[in-house]
This record gives sequence, C-alpha cells and structure tokens, in this order.
Amino acid sequence: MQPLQIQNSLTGKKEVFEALNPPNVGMYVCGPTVYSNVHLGNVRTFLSFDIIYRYLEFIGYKVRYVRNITDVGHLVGDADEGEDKIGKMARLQKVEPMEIVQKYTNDFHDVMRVFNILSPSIEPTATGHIIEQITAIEKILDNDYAYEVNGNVYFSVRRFSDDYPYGELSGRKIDELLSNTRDLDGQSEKRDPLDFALWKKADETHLMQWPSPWGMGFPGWHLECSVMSTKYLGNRFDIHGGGMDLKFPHHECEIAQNVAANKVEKTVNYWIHGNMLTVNGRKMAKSEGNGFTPEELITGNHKLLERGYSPMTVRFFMLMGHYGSTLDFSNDALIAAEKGLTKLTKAVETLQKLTPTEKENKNISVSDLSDKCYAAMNDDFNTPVLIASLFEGVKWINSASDGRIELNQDQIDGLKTIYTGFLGNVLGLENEDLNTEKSSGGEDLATNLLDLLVELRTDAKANKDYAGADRIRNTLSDLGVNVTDGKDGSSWSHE
RNA sequence: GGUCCGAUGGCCGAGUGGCUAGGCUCAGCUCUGCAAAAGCUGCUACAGCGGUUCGAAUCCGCUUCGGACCUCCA
Repeated sequence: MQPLQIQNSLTGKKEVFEALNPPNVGMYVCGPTVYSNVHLGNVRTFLSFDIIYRYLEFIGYKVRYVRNITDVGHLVGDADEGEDKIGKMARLQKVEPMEIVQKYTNDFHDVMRVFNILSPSIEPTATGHIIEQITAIEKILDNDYAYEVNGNVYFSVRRFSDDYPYGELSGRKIDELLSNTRDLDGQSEKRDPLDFALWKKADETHLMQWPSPWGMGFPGWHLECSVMSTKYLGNRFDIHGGGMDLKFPHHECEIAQNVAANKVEKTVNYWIHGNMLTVNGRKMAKSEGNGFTPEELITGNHKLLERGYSPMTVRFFMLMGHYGSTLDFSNDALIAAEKGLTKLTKAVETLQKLTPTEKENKNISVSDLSDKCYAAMNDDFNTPVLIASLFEGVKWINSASDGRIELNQDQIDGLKTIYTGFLGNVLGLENEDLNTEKSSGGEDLATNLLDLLVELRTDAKANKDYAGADRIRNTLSDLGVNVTDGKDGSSWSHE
C-alpha cells in the first residue's frame, strides 16, 4: 500500500493515512441540499472528493463512499429560526416538496455525470432516515445533552462542553463564541445562544413533518449527517469530508451529536475540507450572484464568460490547483487549461501509435516518472504536481514520435500504464475527442472522403500546386477538419 | 470586533531552509513550400521592512493588502 499523507483538518497537520480496518476505508462527504441547481463551486468540492475516492481505490483500498442528499431540515437564514429551504421552494413553485427534491437531485446527478464524477457507494437521504434521527435525539436526551421546549429539542452546547471538547475542529472556544453571538432578542426558546436544534416543531401549514415523541415536526440540519454516517460507517470511521464552509458550525455540531449520542470521543480519524472556488478573489456563492451553473459554463452563456468550455476542460482546470487552496476562476485560466489538456490528450493518442525501437533509451526512466506520479498523489492528493509529471512524459512521447529520441516496447508500455492509470483512472480525464470519433463509426463515407481529399492534396503538393493544396486545407479547416503535415505524410483530425 | 488563511514571474498555479515545478502567453530558433503541430532557447518570480542562519520565496517579528469563517452556503 502506498504511504499516503493527508492534511487533517482536525489536527491541522499532514498525517500518514492509516485505515482503521484495511483494506476497507469508510468515507463520508456532505452532499448537496437539493432546493436549487448546483453551481461550479459545489462541483469543485465533489470533484475533490472524487479524486480522493478514485486514488484510494487506485492504490488498493476498498472504499465505502457515502455522500448524502439533504432533502429536509436545512433552514433559510438563521440556523434555528428560518424556513425550510425545500419547503419554501415548494411553496414558491406550488408543488410537493418531494417534487423539488426529485428535480434538483436529478439535476445534481446529471451534473456529476457530465463532469465524470463517480457515484458514491451509498447516497442516503435525510427523509429516509427520520426514524434513525429520532432515535439519536432520544439517546442525546437520555445522556442529558439536550432539552425539550414546546415540541422543540435543542442540543445544549454548554452542558456538552463540560464533559467533552467542543470547537476542536474549527478552533473555536466556547467563551469567544458566546461573546460573538448575535443577540436573538430573547425570543428564542433556547437556553443558550450556542445551542442548536435537533428537532423542530411544525405547525399545520408546514409542508414536511413527521410524528415524533415531541409532536409533529422535522429534524435539524446537522443531525442527518451524524446519523447516516454512523449508520453506514460505524461510530468510528476513516474520512469525513466537505466544503470548508461547513467546518463550522455544521461539522462541529455533527461531532458533538455523535459524541453525545454514543459517548465515543473520537468519531472521525481524518477530516478533509475542500477549499472554495472564487471569482475575482471572492467566494462563488449564490448570495454573491457570482455563481455559474455548469450549463452556463459549457455553453458560454454568462456575462463573465467569453465563450463556453467543455466539461473535461473545467475538470482539468480545477485539478490544476490543489483542493486545499482557493482557486480563482477566469477566462484566461480556462483557456490555458483547455490548451494544456489538448496537448496532454493528443500525446496520449500519439502514444498509442508509437513504434518501438530495439534499444532501451537509457536517458529516460519510465519507472522514475511513475514514482513521481505516486509521490505527488501520496502527498495529500497533489493533483497539480501529478499533472506537471504527466507533462514530462508528453515531451518524451512527442520527441519519440518525431524520431528525436528512441523508446523500446517496455518503455512505451510503461508510459501507457502511467497514462491509463493516472490520467484516466485517478484524474478521470476522458478523451472527449476519442469518444466522439468512436460514436461516429470511423469507417463511414465522410472518413473515406476525407482520406481521399488528403490524398489529392498530397498529390497537389507533389506537383508543387500549393494553391490547390492550400485550398483543400483551408476549406476543410472552415468545416472543422484540421489537416496537418507530419514526417510520415499528412493526416486530418476533426475538432 | 473575534478566529484562521493567503500574498509567487505577463496570466493560472505547485513548492517550502541551499538543487528546473508545470501549464498558458510572449520573443527567437529548428523542422516545413507555407501553416499547424512538435522540439530547443530566452523572459529566472516569490507583497514591503527588519531579524535568525554560512545560506530564506521557504523560519521569526512588524507593516500593507486580500480572503474565509463567526448567520445559510460545497
């Protein structure tokens, strides 16, 4: 097994990854709240964990990857006083809340597929785990870390912090939190402003509600993740991930709930937080109005975009930065990514056609390159460094193709293993060009006609009829077919 | 106001005590009928000011600027 190091948000240190139960790994990632379309910032987080999932599997772990769908209990505005986001949207659109849930869950899945983000092993929903959540609340009440007021149940942070640490993950101290908490004008039933809701009472007009020992109501947002992670991964598991913005209060509350319910102190060994996607240095967020939907990005239909970019370009762009750093989104960066990815994918195509030489090229070590790729990923999933290594191989491939250097069969096979493994399996960058060529058949009329045109042009060149040769090339270029002259004759490619 | 993070060449973006990140752009060269592609070469940067050190972009301090969280957000 590879010596993998992970930046652990809980300790703030880079630590060697040791699975609790190798080769099995349990990983939980907070999924979306399905009340509106996902934007690119959301995509970045799920992409980051897609890479982590893929790499863990790549190096031999068997990962149970749980990523939830939040379909109830996430409130608009102030954590415990607002309206349920999904309920609100249902009211606005005059449909059933579950129609909202279905619509945006579908959208989410479509987007994940477009960006080649793998499905988790289990994708549980909050509404599917109401009973488990009620059970957890009862346990927390039994352990005396929560209290009920008029059909609402609140978690007592002060009471909890007497027995266990609270705020470890986000580096917060109870007293500092208190002094910075907004005054809720005493209209809250909470005994302490730090307390948060485990169960909320619902009146008759509330759309989503369930019976409970405290009356009709619905669960608090933080609870579902506590319950679903422990249900499918156990009281202690390996990795918990999510966006940086969920660190506090969401993840902090999640930990407190688990500890309070099960009295197990350490619930998660490695916390991983993905950083934000920014636009002009500011976090991409719906409230800022700077969010892009994936569709706007692909079509280029957005005021900040000059044109559209393919999903794989966007995926590559995001992987050129490390998941733990903010990443700034701009036209120039996307153009650079597009060109870089094209270079990379073309080299992989070239690699398939390379003719091996007898002698091994002693100046080139494919195994060193392979080691570098592993080392990059072992160092906290450093995709930008991995990509830099992959470009090193691109030079070898192109040089070999041009006859400048030699590569024998073993070296070519070694390179194929690297690119299939790291570019394909780990980074999940599929060659879009190859896919479209496959779908068009390959041996059809157009292919034959193009081959004929290129042959005619070659004849024209042989006869020094350059005007005729250029005419063929220019006309084809206007049709989206590029003709290039190489060492071994001319070839064409379709964009 | 509190907590934390960041500031890297024309752009994006890694790295983190001494050794080339990488991609894109730009200029020159090779190849080529021309072009494209590819290869080679160059532009050699680490916010500012102090300090530690034989040596700092990398450690420490201060300053300036930016961001995130503290309320919903991936």
